[in-house]
Amino acid sequence: MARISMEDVAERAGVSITTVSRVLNNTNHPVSEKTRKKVMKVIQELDYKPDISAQSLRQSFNNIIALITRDISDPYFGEMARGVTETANKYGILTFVCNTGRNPENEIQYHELLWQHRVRGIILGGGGLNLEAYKIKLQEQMNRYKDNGHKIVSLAPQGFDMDYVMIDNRGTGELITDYLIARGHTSIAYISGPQNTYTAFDRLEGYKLCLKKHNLPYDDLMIAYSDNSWKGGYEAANILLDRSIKFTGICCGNDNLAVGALRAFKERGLAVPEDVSVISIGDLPNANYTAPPLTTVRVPLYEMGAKAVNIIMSDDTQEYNANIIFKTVISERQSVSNIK
Amino acid sequence: MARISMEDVAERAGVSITTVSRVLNNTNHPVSEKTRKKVMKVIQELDYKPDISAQSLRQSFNNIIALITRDISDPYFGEMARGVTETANKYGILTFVCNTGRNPENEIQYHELLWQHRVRGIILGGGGLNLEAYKIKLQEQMNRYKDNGHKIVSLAPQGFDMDYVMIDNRGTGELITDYLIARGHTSIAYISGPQNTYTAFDRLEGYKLCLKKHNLPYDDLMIAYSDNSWKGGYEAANILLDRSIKFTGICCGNDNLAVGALRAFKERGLAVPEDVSVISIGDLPNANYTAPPLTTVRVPLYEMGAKAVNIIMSDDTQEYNANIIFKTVISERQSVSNIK
DNA sequence: TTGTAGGCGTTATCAT
DNA sequence: ATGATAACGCCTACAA
Repeated sequence: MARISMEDVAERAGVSITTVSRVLNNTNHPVSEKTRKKVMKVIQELDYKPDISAQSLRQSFNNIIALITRDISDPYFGEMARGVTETANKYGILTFVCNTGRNPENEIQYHELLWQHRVRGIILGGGGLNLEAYKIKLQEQMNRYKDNGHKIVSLAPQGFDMDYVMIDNRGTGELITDYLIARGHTSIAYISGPQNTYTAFDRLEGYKLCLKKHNLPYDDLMIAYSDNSWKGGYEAANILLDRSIKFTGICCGNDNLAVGALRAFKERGLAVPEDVSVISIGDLPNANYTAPPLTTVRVPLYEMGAKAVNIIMSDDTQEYNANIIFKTVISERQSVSNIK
Repeated sequence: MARISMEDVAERAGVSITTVSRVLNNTNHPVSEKTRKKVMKVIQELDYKPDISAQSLRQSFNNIIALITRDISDPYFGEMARGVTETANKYGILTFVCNTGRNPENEIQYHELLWQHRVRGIILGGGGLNLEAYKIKLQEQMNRYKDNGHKIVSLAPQGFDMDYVMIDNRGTGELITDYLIARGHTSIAYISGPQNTYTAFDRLEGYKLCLKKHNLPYDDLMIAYSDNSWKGGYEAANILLDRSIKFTGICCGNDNLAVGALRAFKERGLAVPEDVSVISIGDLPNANYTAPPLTTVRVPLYEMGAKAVNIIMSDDTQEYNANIIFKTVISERQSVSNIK
């Protein structure tokens, strides 16, 4: 059962390949109903499917999009990937998932490869890194894509101007801080992701802003930095607990950090939310299954991924150029208490 | 900055495109050191990269592999995807992640698309479904691929003969049951994934076998079925607790189910492991961050994914035909107690 | 050691 | 309404 081409179809239907192409692509060019039916029938019989390599060689774009993730085993990117791949599938297009393992060099390399593949569009899953050399190189790549009509959409701030579908990270940092303050907390610690990522930076900025707004003192000792992992959250929480500070509430830059912190608190004999309230950002599916269930901000990762695909597939330049911010809302569960 | 082709390179270097191709692909065909250097230099200057669509049209395979997952937001598939994509990247090839959302029709559709893309190999991430129509269709696709020299590797049992990299699911089901029995448990419940998936079926078989081996009675009421989600585990645990049965230990077909069960037990005021011991299969990264940390079997998903890619990329037919079983080992943590 | 030419499977332009 | 033909960019006999 070898591969069959248009030629096979044409031959069997007794028409030219041109005609086959025409019925297949539903072009304006007129084709008699009779031949159309005949060709369709043969296509069915032979189970013919056009070869995509040939198509994209001829046209100059592909029916492929790419999603760049930092760690696809992290449910954060997983949820995003689900939104992207499932939406792409609706358009009949396939998705390259490019996992960088948080290595900027890998990311640049991926862009070279994607360029070679002439992918139709690229979705940047992770937030930008504030490293000058990396940013310059990345921007170069972005421009090359754009100049050739490929579309790029980011799902997190990159530190330079481009099209995006995001949440308001700073605003969300404010939101969670405000939530604790509104419940009587005045000593609030913070576990942040890496400060060279814009996402983590912006969220922490929101926290700082919120304290200032409420005339609460800001203290560097109340902040611990880590990567975005469970382990990182666990370690950061321990660092905070080892410092000579007191806090009744803690904001975590994302759910993973909160999960790690939860374990640290438990080990130290601190009850959540009785002794310390925990709030974070993410609302990943398992936030419902921590002990206690986590109060956290829902980030519509699936919808963001889906939207990015829609933008890439849309011919509407206006929509493309629109920068989109998704609203965030707190999912109230049981990790925050009211103190009086 | 338009796309540049071999022709551009050839022209600028003052040679034919054949020569360019030869230096690029390092063929046996002799090329003088001088021209080689000259061509290389121009390639650098122009930053030329071969067009992959053209390459794969000419050759009859691609530098693309595909991974079929059921739910990419589930860390189980996430970890697998990480192994696959990162290993693929080492070979300089890209990975389509095809998420079926557990819909068999989607899976079949994906195979059509992958066929059109002439992907070099396909990795079946999820276990087979025991549905006759689906199995027949799938096998048809598999044969088409094979007949055309594409490679297919499965990471879970499919219910028919094919190349695979797996764990021994039945053996692992036995392993966890044995573990509880060895610690004095004689009333052991079981939460299983869907019975029409071979993976879940085999694991449960292992449990049954193990009971028989130890002359322990088997009781249908001790089994609850669900999907493989947190929610499913939560619900299944509640169902078991509502029945008129007693158990001191419970085996969960996978980590997600265990996480859900943990929450159900907590809500019902049952302490783990004091009142009920929990063991499962998976050892996903967050098994360390449940309360209490989960005793569970490590399934080397990353390594399995990596191995599958190596097999696909290998020219060694022998290795290809070898069916590979990875060993599983229990990660002992704190969710199982010894009862006397 | 280098180059010429044909073809991979499409689509699009131009005739008929 | 239909068809011949030239690309798209690359690889590879076959010639020179």
